[in-house]
Amino acid sequence: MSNNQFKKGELYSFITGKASTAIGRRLQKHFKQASIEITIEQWSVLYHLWKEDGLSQQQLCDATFRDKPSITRLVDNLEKLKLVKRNASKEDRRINMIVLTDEGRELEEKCMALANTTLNEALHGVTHGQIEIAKEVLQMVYDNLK
Amino acid sequence: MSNNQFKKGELYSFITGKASTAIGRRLQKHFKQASIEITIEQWSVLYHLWKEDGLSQQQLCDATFRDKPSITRLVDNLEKLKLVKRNASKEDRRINMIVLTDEGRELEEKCMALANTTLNEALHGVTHGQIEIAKEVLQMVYDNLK
DNA sequence: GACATATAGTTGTTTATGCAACTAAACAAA
DNA sequence: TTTGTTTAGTTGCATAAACAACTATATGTC
Repeated sequence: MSNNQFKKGELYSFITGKASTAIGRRLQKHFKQASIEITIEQWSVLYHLWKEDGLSQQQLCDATFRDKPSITRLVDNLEKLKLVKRNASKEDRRINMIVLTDEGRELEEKCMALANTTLNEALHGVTHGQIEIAKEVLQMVYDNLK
Repeated sequence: MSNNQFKKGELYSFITGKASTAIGRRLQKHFKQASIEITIEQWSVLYHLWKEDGLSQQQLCDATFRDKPSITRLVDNLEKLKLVKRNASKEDRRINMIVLTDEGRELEEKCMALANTTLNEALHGVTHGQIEIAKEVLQMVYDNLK
């Protein structure tokens, strides 16, 4: 029962996610133009800390769909950039609470504005209804595979 | 004029492409289960060679949305695996024609079947109409940013 | 309390990405 | 033919991903 509606080239771009790759690159470009020297991967971690500061590395794994070594190294690099700090938890000494520095907090406004700009560029000419359906489909895809 | 229809968390997953990440990981898993020892990135190059053998590295860059160094190294690794070969072009000595080996050609059927299986898993419960709109939106996003 | 197991995080290895700087061949203009 | 420019591909570097193997702490069970 292999009767999905994808022709060959479409199958390719759906699997490889060329649209989201393009969005990521555009966002990265905007960061660079604004002299914000972080990667989109680092942004994706900061994003969750801006929503809720003081997450553990494990919580960041779950939030960003990465494994533990990936988060270890992203946090390493964010620490080098002095944007976050590892605070050992007092209740459970296994846990590092990742907290934003002042410098990390200061990036939020600019970065989120650039993310919104990027999305508006990406969705130029796409109707509200189309966006709603696309979001729904991508969520279903994610749920089907998780 | 920042009035797109994305709430915070949705913005995140649209930009980071968690759906396509999940599809890629699932396909990789299927390859592994079938003892096909290639990465999805390598698959993405083979995919275009299966459609048309003997592409130049530059053509592979355009087809896979990668820069030249990325293709140089993917071809390096595919050559190590003996799935492709670099043939210097006789008309233009700058160009490497990348051609499939017998072994590389043999992978096509299995890999494409696994790609289709993966997509069917991903799209379980999604209607034809929804898929069409999602494809359209992703194509528009890509066109807007390229 | 002691032992097994689960959880949180780190380190090592291979593969891949993007950017900058580079070499070599082709082409175009004088 | 010489000089400058474009095109194709490679190399070096920093960042990141996935997997396996590891350490340290916490927890559950006898």
